[in-house]
Amino acid sequence: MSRRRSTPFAILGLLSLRPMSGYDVRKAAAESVGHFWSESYGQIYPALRELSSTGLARRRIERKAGRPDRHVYEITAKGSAELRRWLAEAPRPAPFRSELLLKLFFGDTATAATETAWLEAMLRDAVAQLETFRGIERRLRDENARDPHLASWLVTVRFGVHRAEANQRWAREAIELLRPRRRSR
Amino acid sequence: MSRRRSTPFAILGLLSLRPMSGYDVRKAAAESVGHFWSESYGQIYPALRELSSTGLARRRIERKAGRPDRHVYEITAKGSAELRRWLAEAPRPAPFRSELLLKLFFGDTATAATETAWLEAMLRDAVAQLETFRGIERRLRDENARDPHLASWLVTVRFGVHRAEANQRWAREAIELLRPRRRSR
DNA sequence: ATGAGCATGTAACTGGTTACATGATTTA
DNA sequence: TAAATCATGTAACCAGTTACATGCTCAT
Repeated sequence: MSRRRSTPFAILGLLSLRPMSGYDVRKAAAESVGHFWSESYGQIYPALRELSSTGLARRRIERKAGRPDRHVYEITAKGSAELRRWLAEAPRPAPFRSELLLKLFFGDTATAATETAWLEAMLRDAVAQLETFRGIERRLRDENARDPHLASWLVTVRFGVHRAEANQRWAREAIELLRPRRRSR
Repeated sequence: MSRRRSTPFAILGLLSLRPMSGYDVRKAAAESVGHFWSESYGQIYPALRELSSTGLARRRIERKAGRPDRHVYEITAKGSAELRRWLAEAPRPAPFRSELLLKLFFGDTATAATETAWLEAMLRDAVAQLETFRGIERRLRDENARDPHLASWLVTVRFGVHRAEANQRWAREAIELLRPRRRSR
């Protein structure tokens, strides 16, 4: 069986939280889970069809006058079972590829100024992100204090926190390393 | 002009260090740069052709009796200019997608044991990586003390160090968070 | 009036990996 | 003698994004 494609399962996971339309999935994949996962419509709609044609989800159509129908998908018992099976499989490691590092690697004193500007932007970004994640963490601890999902959710936010901190430290250090130093004549 | 595809430039960057064959590129992209960039043969060979057909690199064939020809590519002046131009363009941000986080997010107390095993593996991994990066850093500082590329190279290794440290901290914390705690009855 | 949000979906493209074909030489 | 390394390359596949088509409603 060993599936490779994770998209349908990612969506199934979202459906396990609550029934959703393709549009909702898109939003969820751009907000909560969006910090470490994303899906585009080109993936979502075909995947939802697939899910319902294999019986892992069922579709219900909500009609409201004067606006487009909502195709709401709900996870089935079979779907939950498949999701659990998938969750138990070891995750494939995320291939890491950074154009920024690549460019820094090939850079030299001539390009240092431009690079420093990128790093400064990145630093600002990391600072903002850190704040966001800390905010999410606080809300989670307050509002979901006794939710059985709390630990799982905290784990993922904490990842964001550590990553943002690391990026911040690194950016500062990198800016320092690239600072032009007068050379001994 | 604004190119999107970075592969040919990544290769051009490698050629700027020294002339290489496709085979060499593969190795470089699995060693030094391999920590933040990778290329497969299916990308490399066509890209090298493209590079030489557009005059950014030139090919020379090395023959040695009893073994396959080496097609060695060397960057041209035009190639260096193009590379510099590309290096000055802002890098596209790397989309981040983690199946691990996704699975952790959808997990619960029932899956915590399996997840902890993954996190422990990850922790071991991060520890090993940290050692590797620190090793590279040391060698770099020793052997390339006065190389004009030193700063650029250090910057990228330091990224690895900070990332590995963050992963380590996070993994420990996550294991702790997932530890089953007896609930008040 | 303009644009954002709601809501469906698809076709074309892109960037990439995997698996294969081929075959000699060196090392364990 | 088996396996790794050297060395070229391609065809098939895969996962994913982008851009488009369509059209109503609500807030500014």
